Amino acid sequence: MFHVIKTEGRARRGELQTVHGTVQTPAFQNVATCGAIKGAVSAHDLRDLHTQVMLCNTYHLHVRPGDELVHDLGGLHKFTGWNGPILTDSGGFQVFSLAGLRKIKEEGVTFHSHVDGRVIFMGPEESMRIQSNLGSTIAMAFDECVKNPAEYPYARESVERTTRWLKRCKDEMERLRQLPTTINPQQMLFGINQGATFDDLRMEHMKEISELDLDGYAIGGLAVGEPTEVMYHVLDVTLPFAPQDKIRYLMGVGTPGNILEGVWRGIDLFDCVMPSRNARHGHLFTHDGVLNLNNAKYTRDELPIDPACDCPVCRRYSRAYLHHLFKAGEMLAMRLCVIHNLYFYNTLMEQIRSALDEGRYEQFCRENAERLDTRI
RNA sequence: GGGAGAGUUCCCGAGCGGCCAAAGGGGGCAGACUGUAAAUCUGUUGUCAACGACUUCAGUGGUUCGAAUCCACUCUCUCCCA
Repeated sequence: MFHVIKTEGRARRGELQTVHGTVQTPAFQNVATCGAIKGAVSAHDLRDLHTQVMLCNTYHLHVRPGDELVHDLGGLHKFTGWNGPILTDSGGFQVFSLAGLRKIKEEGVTFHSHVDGRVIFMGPEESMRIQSNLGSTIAMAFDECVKNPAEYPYARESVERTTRWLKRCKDEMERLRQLPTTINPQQMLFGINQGATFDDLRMEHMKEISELDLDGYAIGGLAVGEPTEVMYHVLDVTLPFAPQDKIRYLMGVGTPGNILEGVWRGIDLFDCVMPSRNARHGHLFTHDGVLNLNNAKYTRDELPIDPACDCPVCRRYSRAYLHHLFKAGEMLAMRLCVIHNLYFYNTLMEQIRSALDEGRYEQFCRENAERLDTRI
């Protein structure tokens, strides 16, 4: 299902074959938590934005409209109109981000819905059943994402629980794939490495889950407040213990610079809300760095967002116009900026793949990693 | 012509003797955002040689230790009756 085409140092150029199409890696998934990219960008828009994978969230879709409804309507692909690969996140991150509204036990987690406050229980089996109902291409294991810096004893306890949960996820997924009513009998399952910023926990955990022969391996619990150098260090110590022949996914990351550095350390897959969320707030990514279109200095700027970009927005609209749309509160401002940022991320991945294909990734990374994250 | 009411910092709008450079909105300026409780959140918004000083609450003059707040007159606006 996954194979590495070429390597440069630890960086990998690869391909992931799925029932919904082949993903060229390194790849960036576009986040559509509730089944839609926030900012009024539709599934058919994504085809023009070089999107490869859409990411949706188990917890959010379970709360609304309900995974059984989605199942009855034919699954997430039919429901959203996106027929490419879809990865569903397990809801594990919500255990972390909805802290205060939750209670964690061995069986699973009790949440309060952020929508209507009702009590929701989710454990490994529930998460797998929901993701099976959604019929995504790739399901993520139900994990516990621990906040940094965590107390060591708690981090260890949490990692051990995450491993036990992973085994339960695997068993349940195997059972669900056999059911006659299942939408995607070839649904893949990725495990998630945890361990906060403790080298020994990270390494031990990765070794342990590597033996489970999963379809892919994710690194979770990073970019949650720790310094960037710490995140890179965790990748450096953890990835050597991940299977070489399986795809590796760095969850929730990140800035363009983070992605370049992640690829350099051996990551194949990313996702992040940053391009879409920041776009809605007027922050745009360009080949020269990051700019804030709300700034007064763009009032009369006739250049496109990024003169080096050929996205549908940069081909047609000026910074001055988009600045005006933001000031006027027009929703078109968000839509156009989300389109640009996603296109920027997706085509950045294409540039990364080309650099790997041509054996010049190290240079590409060195020239761009810092500059792309700099404010202009 | 007679009667009633109102004029506050960029705008709207609180304040009605000291804790007022003046609540709260809006607007402006800037910042944050990393498996999305996020079209959100935060800071700032009279001037200056700036832990202090100075000029502001229509204008002028007064009362008071002290006035955006009280009094007198002037100007402007709104409403009602002729």
